[in-house]
Amino acid sequence: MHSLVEENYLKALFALSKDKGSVSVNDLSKHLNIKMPTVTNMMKKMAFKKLVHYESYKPLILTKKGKKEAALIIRKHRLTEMYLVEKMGFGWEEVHNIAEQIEHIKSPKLFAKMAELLDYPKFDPHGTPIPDINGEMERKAYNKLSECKPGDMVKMAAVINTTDEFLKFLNRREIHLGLKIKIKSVEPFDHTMVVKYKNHLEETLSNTVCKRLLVEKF
Amino acid sequence: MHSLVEENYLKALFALSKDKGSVSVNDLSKHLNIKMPTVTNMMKKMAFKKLVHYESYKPLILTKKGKKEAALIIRKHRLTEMYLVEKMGFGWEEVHNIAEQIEHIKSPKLFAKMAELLDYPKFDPHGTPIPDINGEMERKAYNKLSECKPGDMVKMAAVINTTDEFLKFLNRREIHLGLKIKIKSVEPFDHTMVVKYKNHLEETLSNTVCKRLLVEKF
DNA sequence: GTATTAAGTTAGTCTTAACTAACAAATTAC
DNA sequence: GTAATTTGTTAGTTAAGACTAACTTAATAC
Repeated sequence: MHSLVEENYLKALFALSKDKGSVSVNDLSKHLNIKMPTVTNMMKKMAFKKLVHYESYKPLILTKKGKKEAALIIRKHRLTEMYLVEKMGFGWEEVHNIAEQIEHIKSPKLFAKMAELLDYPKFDPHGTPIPDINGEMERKAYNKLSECKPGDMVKMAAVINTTDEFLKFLNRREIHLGLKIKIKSVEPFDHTMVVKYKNHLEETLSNTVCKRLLVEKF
Repeated sequence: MHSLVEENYLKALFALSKDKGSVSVNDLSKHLNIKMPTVTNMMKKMAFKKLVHYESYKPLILTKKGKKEAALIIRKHRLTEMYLVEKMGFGWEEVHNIAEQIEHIKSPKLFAKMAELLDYPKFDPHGTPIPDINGEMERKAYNKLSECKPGDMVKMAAVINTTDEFLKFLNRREIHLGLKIKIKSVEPFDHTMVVKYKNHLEETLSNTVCKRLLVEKF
């Protein structure tokens, strides 16, 4: 099996390569807060283990094996978050750090049990898909709230680029998954949106915020 | 905070010093499967951190601080075991390895929540006491089954020196915590006991087994 | 009470995963 | 298209935590 450290590199590679498919040593270094030479060394080691394709001065690309292993760690992370929220009563914003640790636990049974108790969920409490036991994940076509038009009725489906700060912001405004939101108007100048939901009849959300909220139209 | 490795040394020291109050380098070395020179080195490091009293060629004794920190790790271990059994439906014999890993998770909140959901238990599923948040534990005066007399009615309260093998042995005979047992007779020669419980009307238990079963008389 | 054995220590090595300093390649700037 | 900047690599160091080999102290044997 892989060390906790390797698992973190895998996870970071997976997360960073979501868009471009590849990652630079520099990106990875910044994301993990680890200096570049260390990252280079680690990439060589992980290339030897066939987890990543590595060539000097070329972008880093996860191998199929690496991608699968990363997905399985992410599966453990998201199942844990889900379990903590649904079964233990934790708040949305408290679970990340705990899951960050529990994701490294070696016990297929533990995570199988969580999945079972949660009824084999396909999405975590942040609305992000949970990879299945084979590392495959379902992907629903979500829209960014920022791309919706006035008059649209949408349902909160996921949050991207989450930070503690951001989750607290959402909590303060009582914005949570599943929430139905109506778009009242969009300011053409800075794309600020005025929306309505529950007992918030006129809430203003900056474009920065709207770009981070994924919604389902209906 | 302490490293995972130090935590394991603390736990081992605590466990081994239960009877004598002190532990030899050799005992610790065997128990952890780590060679003696490594243990010596680690003891010096931990002495510097005021976790253990160390002097060359003298037995190892946990400091008050060391004892407390060990108890807190054991608290996390036992709460986890209890949680896995009671809330997730794991079997008695499956939980040790998982708890061995989860006990190192840094999240007071997680364990506080487990304790809350379990209604602040004082004993774990093996019947052993769970230290409280200050590292103190309740100790009930249990008797070894081997010390009971024919005619005694007892209730299974704890198991000591548990191993996988032993737990499986108990499972096979349907011996579990809370079980009421009546002692029918004791063989004076080798102290083998014949006992009765549930639908086992005449089960024979060796002295080796009886010495490992703690019971409450009633 | 010396000899033998067991337990403990010292010194030096290894691996993992981090670091800095210095250099090399690639990119961007103009 | 060369200079400056950014990115990446090489080489060498460090700390933690393991190891072996060799030596010393303590315990036990008779």
